[in-house]
Amino acid sequence: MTLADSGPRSAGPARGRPRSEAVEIAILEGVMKLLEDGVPLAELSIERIARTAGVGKATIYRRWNGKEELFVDVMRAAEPPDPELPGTSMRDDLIVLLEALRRRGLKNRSSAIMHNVHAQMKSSPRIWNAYHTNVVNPRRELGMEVLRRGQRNGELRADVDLELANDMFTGPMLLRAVLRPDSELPEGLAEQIVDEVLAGLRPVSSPEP
Amino acid sequence: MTLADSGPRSAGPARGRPRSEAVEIAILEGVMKLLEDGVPLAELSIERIARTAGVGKATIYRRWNGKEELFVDVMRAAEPPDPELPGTSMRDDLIVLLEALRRRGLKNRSSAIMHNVHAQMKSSPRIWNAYHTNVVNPRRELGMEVLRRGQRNGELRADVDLELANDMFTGPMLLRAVLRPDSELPEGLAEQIVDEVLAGLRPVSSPEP
Amino acid sequence: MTLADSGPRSAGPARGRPRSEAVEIAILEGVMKLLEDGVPLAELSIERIARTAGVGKATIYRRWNGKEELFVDVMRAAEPPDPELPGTSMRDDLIVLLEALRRRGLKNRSSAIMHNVHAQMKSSPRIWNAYHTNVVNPRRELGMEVLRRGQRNGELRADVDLELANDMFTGPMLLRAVLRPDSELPEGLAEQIVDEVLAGLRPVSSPEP
Amino acid sequence: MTLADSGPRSAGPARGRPRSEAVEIAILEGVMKLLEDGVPLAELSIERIARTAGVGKATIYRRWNGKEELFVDVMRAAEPPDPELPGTSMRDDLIVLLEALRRRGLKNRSSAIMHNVHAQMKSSPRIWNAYHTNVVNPRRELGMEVLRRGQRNGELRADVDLELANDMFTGPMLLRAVLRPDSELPEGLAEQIVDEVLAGLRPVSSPEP
DNA sequence: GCCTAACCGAGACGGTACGTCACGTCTTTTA
DNA sequence: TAAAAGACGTGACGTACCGTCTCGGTTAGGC
Repeated sequence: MTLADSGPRSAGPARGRPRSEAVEIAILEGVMKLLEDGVPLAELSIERIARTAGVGKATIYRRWNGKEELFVDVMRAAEPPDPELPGTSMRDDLIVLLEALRRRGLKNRSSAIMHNVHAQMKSSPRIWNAYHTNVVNPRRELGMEVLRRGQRNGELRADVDLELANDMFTGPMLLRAVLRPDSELPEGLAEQIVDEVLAGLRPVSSPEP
Repeated sequence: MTLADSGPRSAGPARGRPRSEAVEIAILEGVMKLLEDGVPLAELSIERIARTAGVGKATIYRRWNGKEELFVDVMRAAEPPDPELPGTSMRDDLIVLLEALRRRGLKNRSSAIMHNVHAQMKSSPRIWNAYHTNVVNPRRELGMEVLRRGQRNGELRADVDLELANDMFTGPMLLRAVLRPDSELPEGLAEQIVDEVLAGLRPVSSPEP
Repeated sequence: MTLADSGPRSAGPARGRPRSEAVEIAILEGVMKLLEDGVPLAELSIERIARTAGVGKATIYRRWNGKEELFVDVMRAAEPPDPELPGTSMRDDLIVLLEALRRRGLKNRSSAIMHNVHAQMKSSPRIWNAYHTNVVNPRRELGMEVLRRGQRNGELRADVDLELANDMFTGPMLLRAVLRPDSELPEGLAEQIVDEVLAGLRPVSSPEP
Repeated sequence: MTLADSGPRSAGPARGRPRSEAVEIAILEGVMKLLEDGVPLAELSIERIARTAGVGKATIYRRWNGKEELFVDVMRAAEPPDPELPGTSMRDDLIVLLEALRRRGLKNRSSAIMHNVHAQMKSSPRIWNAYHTNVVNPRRELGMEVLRRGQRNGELRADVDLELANDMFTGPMLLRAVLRPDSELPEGLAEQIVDEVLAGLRPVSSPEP
């Protein structure tokens, strides 16, 4: 399921030549390839994308309304799958989530894309919203669920603001990954953050049963 | 002290007509005005900036090598002055710092600029660096100094990683201000974050005398 | 048949949207209009031509490589049709040809263009050549043919250098038309020149056998 | 005596630092050098001329009102001296004059300049006039004088229009020199033209008493 | 031996035009 | 009807000159 769609697709049993799905993939893959090849985002024109994918410009505009909309789908395609949660404890789950975040911040496919496409999308509030609805929030909900479970289990104080707590875990990691991309992001960082933050959020006594 | 340069200024006692400082101000003010007027960043062409400031394009290029370099100086000019620290305690200082951060996230002059110019600058690593060196890091050092003082005073555990601690305070606030600009950012947020985070970083016993 | 080209037109059966012929005409007419309106040639920028013709700059550059190339086609379009030769005698034909030349020198559409565009084109040897190949030489060949016929008929001495003879007829007229445009160019000038020059070129006695 | 002059030189006995004559020469020589070096006329900007001559732009504008005015003086400076007339007969004098014209058409200093600067000047009627008044007409008067003398001596029919006769001699030569610069311009051309034209202009019988 | 006005070089200034590139739309042919 | 190709009007890019305007620094008289 993509954002892709601007078509006539009014009703009825689909008249005329159907849209080639292969073309869709060629376009998304083309963008990825360019980004991986180190092409600066500023040089990623629709014209160049079309050339790379061997596709007419109109074919792109038939599917997306502009660069930003296209990028939302690129981001989603580049998004790594949700990490498998062990479920042994809230702490373990949080570490796995933050570890996934840390790995995204390293110099890899997602990172190359994220560090800039992400930025680009902010220019349009409409797109920024679509990106959040389709990519950011689902991922965020995962963390919220973990925290809710932890609160029910007594691993978290009952009076903790879960939204804030979530930001306290992810904030420091994102700060390094996004704003200071050249920073180290060492292997133990996820565990370190979880423990440091958890220290203040645990119930005053008898944390684990 | 600006980034503005690019000049031939090889050496000697300044030959030729000196650059007008008034022009410099007119350009920076022009960009601010456009941003405040709600002009989308994508429509902020050099050509339009020049028109607004009543200035030739070459006059802009004489000072900055491109839009991004110009934006670094715009950001610096828009940056609010460093907040006055009360110095009564680390907690009070941190609250003041975070409160300043919160206020920047609201819909104001700085914010309108920050939310987008900031994004734009990421497209060039060179510029991103200049921005950090000139704007981000000095501000960040302020927080680090507060934490160092707190650690010496015993308000912070001796074994705390100060860099990480700093991220734990600012990360959650920035996460809301930058990535979720439509979020609430309520008045007590700074205090709430400082207390929540501090809870885990304070020495085990007898924090305050 | 125009110079207009520069296109990609590598081979095959014409792919993509074909170039609009109407646009081509609009551009050439636009230049003419501006020149007739008395716009100094120095102010005939491509930008202004495009504005006048209601056309994008790129559309002009797609067809011509620059102002000079465009002007070659303007000159050809402004060129009056070859005059009808009576064929009754070499003298009569020459008078008609020179009369056509004289009329071009007067303040009319062709003239306004010629007096300056002509000059402009000299700046590029490449263009100057194209102009000669496409405009000047065909017209010149007409005169040469008349002289050749006259020589065969005995209206011209057999030992006359025809190239030189041609220059002897057209030279004086052009000298006035091009180099002294404010000169009179009176009505009988063509006949006067032909007779004066012919006086020295006719066979000594018994013109026709 | 130059055109050079736009100065304040309002009245009085010349106050302030007088204009350096060396600078004037440096500028004219600079233009010549550039033209001889094959710099296309279109690339002869005031800026470049100033750079070449090691002179400020204002120093040029203080003397001439623009490129065209400057070029009038360049043309005059490049003009070869009037040829020495033998005075033995009108025919001999004419041959010397036309021979001078022919030599100017060859690839030499004057020619390189003439072929283009000449063209450039046509764009401004004001300059074209100055050029004619200062350069062309004096030279032309020389020929007229020769013809007048010839007519008095009986070497020319009494009813010949001298203006037209002059054009009949110079027209063919200029046509080749200016409009067909790549043409041969062989050594005997001057004599050939004079004799061919003179054939029709001589008195019917008994040319010399 | 100053004073002062005009010169000089350099180069900034507000403009205009250059020739290129990308935008998003349109018009072709071919499938 | 989709698709590739590419022309179209629009407008920004960064550069080069235009002719004017400061700058600091000469360079001559006239006092």
